[in-house]
Amino acid sequence: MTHSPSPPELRLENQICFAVYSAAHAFAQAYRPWLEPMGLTYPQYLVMLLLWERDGRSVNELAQPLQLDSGTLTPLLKRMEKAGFLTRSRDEKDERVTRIHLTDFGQSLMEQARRIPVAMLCQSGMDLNRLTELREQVQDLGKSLRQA
Amino acid sequence: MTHSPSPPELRLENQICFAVYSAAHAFAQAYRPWLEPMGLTYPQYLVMLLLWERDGRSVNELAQPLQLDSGTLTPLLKRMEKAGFLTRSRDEKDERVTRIHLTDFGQSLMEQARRIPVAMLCQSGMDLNRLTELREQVQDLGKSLRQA
DNA sequence: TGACAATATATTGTGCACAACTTAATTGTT
DNA sequence: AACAATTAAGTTGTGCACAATATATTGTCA
Repeated sequence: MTHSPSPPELRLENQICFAVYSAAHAFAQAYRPWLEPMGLTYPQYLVMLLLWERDGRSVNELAQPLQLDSGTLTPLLKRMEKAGFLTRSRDEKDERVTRIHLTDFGQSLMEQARRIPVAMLCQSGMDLNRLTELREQVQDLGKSLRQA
Repeated sequence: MTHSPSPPELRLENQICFAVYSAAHAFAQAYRPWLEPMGLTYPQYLVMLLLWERDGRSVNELAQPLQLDSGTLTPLLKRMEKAGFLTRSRDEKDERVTRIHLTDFGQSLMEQARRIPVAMLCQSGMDLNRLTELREQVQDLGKSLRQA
């Protein structure tokens, strides 16, 4: 007897999960040339985006929008502190929380980062409207998966 | 002087890269309840999909469709070998290549896996047509990013 | 007030992901 | 045949990602 051939719904190229997984890695690679000169990794860049928008967040106020836990963030933030992007200090009102503040250096990187979005838009090979629509659909998809 | 506020194109919620990154993690989490009973992680499941479709692949014939390198695959395949899903053996014609073959156990898991795609379709909250179209757009996006 | 639950972060251990490098086998050229 | 170039895997080191657990602070309520 021979093996049953794998059905189409089990083929790698038909998996939306893999398309998303693979695109996520492609993004991280595509960002690399812009982030490496700044000394940032891709997840660290995501943290910087949040801090540029609002500084002095707690670990939780980073964890929630990023959908990450302290097990991931704590060592990441320690590396970023060591690299001089930010400082970690105890909140005076509530000694449980750690507050994250950008250093002047970390703050100053925003100017360089401003050029990245346009560059990535070009590399995406899509126009802004299509990309925005795609983003919304992917956000919806993520939301559905998370709450199920 | 005060800090310049971060421009909209640098906000986390407007990044398509983050939407994709976040959805990828959400997928891995959503697959967990189905994969854990089989003893598979999500990346291991991707390898199984390829082997169910065609057994006896070389490491490279896994690496290419997955867009992974041997630095990732070799230890992953060793773990899968240890767990009894597959075997790793030298190709007799070309002693450089390692051939990966499913064990009977590994082959047999396909029956359980057959139920996964429908379950995930439900969790996605989208119909098949919309999901297929979305997959194609995400695949295109990944392709653009990789070649630029 | 004094136990106890809740909250916030940190720690530990495992498994990806990838750059950079190494090792070994094959191919191509002369 | 000799040997450089190529190819295929494997190794090493760093940085995520997350489950499970630990620690410490704050809130609650009997």
